[in-house]
Amino acid sequence: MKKFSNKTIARAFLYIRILDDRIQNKQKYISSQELSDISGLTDVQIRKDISLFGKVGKPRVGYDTKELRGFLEAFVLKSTVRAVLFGVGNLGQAILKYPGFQTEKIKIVAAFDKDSRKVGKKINGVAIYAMKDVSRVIHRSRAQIAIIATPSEASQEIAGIITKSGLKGIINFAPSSLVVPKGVSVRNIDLSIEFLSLFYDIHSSRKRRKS
Amino acid sequence: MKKFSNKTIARAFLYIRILDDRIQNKQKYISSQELSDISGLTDVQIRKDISLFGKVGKPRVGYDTKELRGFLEAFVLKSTVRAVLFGVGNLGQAILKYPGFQTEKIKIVAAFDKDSRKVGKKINGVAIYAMKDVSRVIHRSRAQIAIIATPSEASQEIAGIITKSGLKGIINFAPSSLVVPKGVSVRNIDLSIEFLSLFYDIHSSRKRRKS
DNA sequence: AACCAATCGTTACAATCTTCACGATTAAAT
DNA sequence: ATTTAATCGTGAAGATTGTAACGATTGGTT
Ligand SMILES: NC(=O)c1ccc[n+]([C@@H]2O[C@H](COP(=O)([O-])OP(=O)(O)OC[C@H]3O[C@@H](n4cnc5c(N)ncnc54)[C@H](O)[C@@H]3O)[C@@H](O)[C@H]2O)c1
Ligand SMILES: NC(=O)c1ccc[n+]([C@@H]2O[C@H](COP(=O)([O-])OP(=O)(O)OC[C@H]3O[C@@H](n4cnc5c(N)ncnc54)[C@H](O)[C@@H]3O)[C@@H](O)[C@H]2O)c1
Repeated sequence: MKKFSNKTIARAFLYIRILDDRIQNKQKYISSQELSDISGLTDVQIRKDISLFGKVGKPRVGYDTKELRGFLEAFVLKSTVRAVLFGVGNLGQAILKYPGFQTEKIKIVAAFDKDSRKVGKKINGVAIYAMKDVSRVIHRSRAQIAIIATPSEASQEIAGIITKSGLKGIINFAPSSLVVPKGVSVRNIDLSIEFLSLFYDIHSSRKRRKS
Repeated sequence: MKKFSNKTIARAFLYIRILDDRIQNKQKYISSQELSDISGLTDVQIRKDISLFGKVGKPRVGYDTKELRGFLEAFVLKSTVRAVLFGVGNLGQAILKYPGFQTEKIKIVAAFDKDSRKVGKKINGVAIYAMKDVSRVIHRSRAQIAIIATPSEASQEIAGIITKSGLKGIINFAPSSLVVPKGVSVRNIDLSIEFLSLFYDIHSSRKRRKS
């Protein structure tokens, strides 16, 4: 399989989202310039990204919205992403309640918590299981990735449970760095560091480009 | 002021967090190798990052934990980050309840919502105000950055309100790209794209490096 | 005192990512 | 049919980021 960089892939999903919106509005064509205005990226970057996948634009008119969307999806959207969640606390509940994680593209299929008062309940249709059921539930639900929303003290242990269950992708919200076997991908979403580095940004540079 | 890349700065905050932990445990010295094991970054990268700020390590022993922390903080931590939150929904409430955002380093000082049933309440000590009070409250609380946790339809309008109030930094959780005046920095935290691109990762590459 | 082993700091190198410059293409206008 | 202007696609240049190699330093050991 051909390799595209993470950054290109992330932007491709952004293009798809924009295209979905425009298709909804019955817009037939979109130019790299218009995509640039909407996304904040440069038009060249957009054309370059798209051209990595193949030639699909029409000179003088731009890209056919539906065609481009189908084109990009064929490369990046393999199937529905099925995720399980660890830690049904404040953040975990917000995630469970988010409609955007119960779509055809992304679906949270189960949640786990060590707190027995939460086990057995359902949030937004997603059942909360005890930790002893992890392996069974993951296999039965054919989950592909896991979300860690437990306290950071527990995150490494849970990462171990996740990888032992065979999952190859982890989104980690805990402010900790996980050690995982080779072949497992981890995305750390570290909000404190986002806040702090944004603040640094503001104070260090007075002349800045866009986002 | 000297310029360090965003990535270096983000890593510096990570180093500080690790150092805080080690200082708590009375550890006097730490080597780039040990920092590497903990963080998942390479030892070379760590030494390089630190050396950009200056010479502080001791050959043969490593870095003095307290000294290094003080050193890094002097460069990156200007003062407490004071943030305001827009949208006290599922995600917004999780953020308000998070103790990590009520520390000396990061403090959420006010929240806003258009829902009058939420206005007037307090969550974790943070008062929720009506939208008409934005400007006044932002100035009085001397907030420096804003968090957008409203539906994406409202995000652009709110970004306008934020920048009109003089804030120069925005953390945006809505799946939308904001248009902001020059000089304003935006960090988009787009969880759906994180999920999707992680999933792509898993399926495209079978031989991968660490996180 | 001399040596050794661990560790830092730095310069050179490599890889990745973005921007630039410009030719190719095509719809529309005349 | 020719011209024109908008737009795409892309190789080359440039910028940024990460890696490697290795000398410099120093605490401990013999
Ligand atoms: N809430 C936020 O806005 C926010 C922001 C940044 C980072 N985080 C991080 O996200 C994580 C979750 O935050 P939160 O605010 O939801 O915390 P929380 O305390 O509200 O919830 C944690 C949940 O994890 C469960 N849990 C604890 N140990 C467990 C274990 N070993 N196995 C299974 N479940 C376990 C608890 O029962 C609880 O339900 C934390 O690591 C936190 O640092 C949260
Ligand atoms: N919850 C999640 O896990 C999650 C995940 C990814 C992205 N997001 C994004 O984060 C944002 C918030 O998500 P949520 O789940 O908290 O949504 P939510 O619907 O629970 O909360 C939205 C809040 O914003 C308030 N609001 C709406 N319009 C407003 C306006 N014009 N001015 C002020 N306040 C306004 C509402 O009253 C409500 O309290 C959304 O853009 C969502 O797409 C959320």
